[in-house]
Amino acid sequence: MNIIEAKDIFLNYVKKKGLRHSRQREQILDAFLSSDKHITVDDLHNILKKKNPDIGYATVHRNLKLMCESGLADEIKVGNKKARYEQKYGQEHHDHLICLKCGRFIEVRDERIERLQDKLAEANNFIPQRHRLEIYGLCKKCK
Amino acid sequence: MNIIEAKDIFLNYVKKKGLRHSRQREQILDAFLSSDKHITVDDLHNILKKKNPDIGYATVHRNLKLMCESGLADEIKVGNKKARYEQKYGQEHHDHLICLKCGRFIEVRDERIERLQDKLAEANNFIPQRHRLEIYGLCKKCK
DNA sequence: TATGATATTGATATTAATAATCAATATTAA
DNA sequence: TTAATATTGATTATTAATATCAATATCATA
Repeated sequence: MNIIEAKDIFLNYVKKKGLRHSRQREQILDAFLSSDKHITVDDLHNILKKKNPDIGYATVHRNLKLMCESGLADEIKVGNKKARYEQKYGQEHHDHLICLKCGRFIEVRDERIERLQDKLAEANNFIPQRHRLEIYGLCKKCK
Repeated sequence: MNIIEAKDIFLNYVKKKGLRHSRQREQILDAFLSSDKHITVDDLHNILKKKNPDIGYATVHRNLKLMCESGLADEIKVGNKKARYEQKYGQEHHDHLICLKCGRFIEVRDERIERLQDKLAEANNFIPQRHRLEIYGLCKKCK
């Protein structure tokens, strides 16, 4: 994945919507794009505070939402836990194996499942837009 | 599905855990078992208040959680919306098509997807315990 | 470059869902 | 019948997400 390209996508989206550029916006974008997977607003806020102690939680939250809107990020909500965000641009859609013991997210993808899901929707006269498949269990470290 | 049988499962679970029987517990159980699919705590509370105006929200909430524990009910959380509960005992596992416009839940099941999911987990050295597949889009009425 | 319209920020308040608390009461085993 | 304790229902606390708002920053245009 090309970070420059991803940044352009977002900055163009911002401009197209008549929104503005800001120092914080760029810092949050950079930090997110070089972050690990499945990060919470808190995680990202903590990383950012090291470089810019004045940056606010609300600003990080708002900009993560905006990144989701732009197609750059994806939100994952599990139960009543804090939302987590992962990079989406240039990544293929994938599902998650979620370990009930250590909480680890493992990304997986199966073409056949993807195809069968579309067929399943179609068979029910349903137009699928997106889906979410999560398999809960024990990862190899915890089993 | 046999309601008597389902009731027994729950009442035995309650006894086995050293918990007690109560009028409210039984009323909530009965109301849940004769309720429609995908009901919220509020929905069930409102139904129950008609028969017993004194029954409290917290009691309904607690007992729905207990029914989940006993294997009788299943909780469905979508985003930050209110949790919904559906009957699980005697029902086959199924997935959901969720309409983004009208909010309808359509229950679906595909054996091939079920099998492929298990294989996918296995291939990742992961022991699956349960899964959740939700396909979001537009139902036939809304498309 | 200066200006003015307005988007952004950061602190805080609000909302909403869920779960915890607790005194009064109900249940149950002995 | 009694004693131990689980349950109830009203209320409060907790948590995460989002809205609010005054101060400030951005940026198109004069």
